[in-house]
Formats: sequence, structure tokens, C-alpha cells
Amino acid sequence: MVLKLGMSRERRHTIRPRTLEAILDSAIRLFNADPGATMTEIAIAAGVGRATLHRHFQDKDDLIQTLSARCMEEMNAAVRATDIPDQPAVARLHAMLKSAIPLGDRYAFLSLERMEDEDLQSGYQEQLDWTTALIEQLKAEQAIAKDVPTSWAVAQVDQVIWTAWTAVWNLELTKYEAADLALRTLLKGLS
Amino acid sequence: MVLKLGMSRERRHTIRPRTLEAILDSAIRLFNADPGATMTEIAIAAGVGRATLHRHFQDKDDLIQTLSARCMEEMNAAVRATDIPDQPAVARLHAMLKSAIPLGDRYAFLSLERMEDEDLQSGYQEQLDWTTALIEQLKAEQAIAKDVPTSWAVAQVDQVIWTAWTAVWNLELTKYEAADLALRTLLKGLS
DNA sequence: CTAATATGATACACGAATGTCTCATATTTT
DNA sequence: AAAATATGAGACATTCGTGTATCATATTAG
Repeated sequence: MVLKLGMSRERRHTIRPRTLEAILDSAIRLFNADPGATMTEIAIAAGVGRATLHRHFQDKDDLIQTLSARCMEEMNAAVRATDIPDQPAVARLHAMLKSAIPLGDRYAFLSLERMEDEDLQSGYQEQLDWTTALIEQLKAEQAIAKDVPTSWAVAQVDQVIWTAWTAVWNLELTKYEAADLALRTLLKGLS
Repeated sequence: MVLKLGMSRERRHTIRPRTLEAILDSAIRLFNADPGATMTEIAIAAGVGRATLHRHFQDKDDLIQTLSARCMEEMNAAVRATDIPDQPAVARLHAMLKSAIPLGDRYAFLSLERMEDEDLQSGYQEQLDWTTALIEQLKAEQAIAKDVPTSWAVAQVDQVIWTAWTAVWNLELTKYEAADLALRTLLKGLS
């Protein structure tokens, strides 16, 4: 029998909720600040013993993979949760932006990853397909021009989420302002 | 006497032009693919002995700093060279995009750096000031709306350069198409 | 309260990357 | 052609991050 990676991983210890959250939060933050962040640095930032990290994650890759899976899940779950399929495309885009922008740090972390894991790849594909479908609906409803390449439009949506999150993180905008500005910029540009 | 870092750095060997170019080119490419790229990997990719790297760069930081300075210089030089101060802001923006997009890999590399060096910081500041002034000219000429925060506009310009370069790199667009599409997207959005 | 167990601290082994040095070879310079 | 020198290859020491193991302490569960 083939043993899928990540399933039936024996753990001698059950992790405490606080410990887990502290580790994952610090890891996201540190990896975003520096992709070469160290297990030691993460442990210190999380206020946790270095040994505890190795107790619950077999190795650094395991930590990153767990983190990636969680980020991807959060991202897709958030988009799915706020999606309103029968609405006009512009409304759907706006809803997506409002839920995705606050998760910008998750998003940034994922963009650093090599995506070698297949669960991650399928998660990313799901998100890509969703956005592509939305872009096509936007084209059908004349909200964006048909001569704009879909891949360009998808890239613009991705980038604006990151830009908007950065602005929120820098306290230049509230998350509501950022979502509105992002929508407006996508549809009408800066004019 | 205080010895400034980077000045009067003794080198027992003069580097051969080919060797230098091979090293810097490979380094940019590898660092963009993986910020954790190794001196050994760079040496191999450059088709150069590992010792040669250490002969001409005191350490890894020195290599990265030299590379950063060069990228920043190329970037600013390219923008300065194609700038046409007395033209309408839209024309200036278009000219800037045309010259900056093909240097996207330089740009990407710089965005990875910590910017601890002061020469780098002032180079970045120059670029930032230039873009900010352009944005304000665009506002004065009604090309972009006054209620759009300047910092948001600057961020959008930066991001679109990166997106455009990526599209060119993926062979989805020519550099001319990319510059046109970038300009259009900035000013009128995707509609 | 008491037992079970998750955590912290420390010591340790190991591998990988860095940086130095030497010497033979290839290339350039004169 | 001969001298000067830049390069390549390899040996070496060192540092740093990783991962393991152990034991005392703190926390939780029964």
C-alpha cells in the first residue's frame, strides 16, 4: 500500500492549541519577512522551545507544508464562503476582494512556495480556475474588455490583492477602503 | 581615518570581463529563482570556479551588494535616459514603462533585498521620488483622479511593471504589447 | 491530589555552506 | 617566446542550521 505523505503521521505528543497557533503565526510572519527564516528564529518569535518545533513537525519542510496547506485552505474557504454565484460579476469580484485582502499575508506566504506538493497545486488550481471563470463572466457582462488577455486580468487581480493588503498593513488604508479602491482600480484604472 | 565600506577594497586580482558578466548574470537569475541560492550553485551556473567568486567578492553580502548597486544603476539610468521632461505625463509614463519592463528581472532582484546599504536606499529613493513626481503631474493633467492616494498609484505602477515583465518572460506578450497594456490598465483599468 | 504528558533547556551529532589556501594550468601581456 | 597573472581544482577549517535525545519542570487530565 502506498502511504500518502501527510496521512497517518505518528506523533508522540498532542500539540496544545496555543502552542500550535503561536508557531504558525510566527512562522508566517517571519517567512514573509525573510524566506530564509530559521527554525530557531521561529521558535524564539513564538515564545516556544526549539525542541517543541521538532516534536510536532518532522522537519522544516513539514512545517512549511503544513503552513501552506492551512493558508491555501483559509484562502479558498474565505472566497467560497463569501461567494454569491447568481450575482453580477462585479459584485462577486467585490465580495472576493473584501474577503481576500485581509488574508494577504497568507497569500504572500503561498507565493513564496515551490508548490511541489500536489494538494497545494490542486488548491492553487482551484483558486486559479475560480478567478479565470470570474474574469470570463466579467467579460461576458462587459465589465472588462474582451481584448484584454485573461491571463493578464488574472495577474492584475492577484497583484491588486497583494498591493491592497500591503496598504492596509502599512495603515495607509482601512480594509474597506482598500477593497473599494482595488475594485475601482481594476475596472476603471486610476483615472 | 574612517574607512568607508566599499572604497579602496584591495583586490589581488583583476577580474576578466567575461568572468564578471557570467557571475553577475547567473547570480541574478539564480537569486530570482531562489533567494537562498548558494555560492556553489552560482559558480556552477556561471561556469566558473568557486574560488574565483571568493577572489573577487569578499563574501556573499559583497556579491549581493555589488549586484544590487548595478541593478539599481541600470534601472535608474534606463529611466533617466528615456525621460522626456517637457512632454505630457502620459507620454512620460509610457516611455518609462517601455524602458523599465525589460529590466523586470533587475527590478525583481532588488525587491528581494533588505536595502541596508545607504547607496541602495538613496537609489531607491530617487526612483520613488521620480515616480511620485510623475504621478502628481498625471493628476495635474487630469490623467488620473485626484482622490486616488499617491502612494496607491505609485504601488500600482511598481506592480504593473513586475506583472508586465512576468508576462513577457512567460512569452505571453511582447515587450511592446506589455508596455501598451500596462499603460492602458493603469489609466483605464481592464474595461 | 495524583498521574500522565506537553514543554523548556541543554547537550550532542551531523551536514551544508562559507571562506581560505595552495598549486597546477590556462590565458593574457610584454 | 617568456613573464605575469587570472583561473580551476581540491584540501581544509569553521560556522551555522538541522534534527535527536535526555531530563527536569510545568501543565493538564482523571
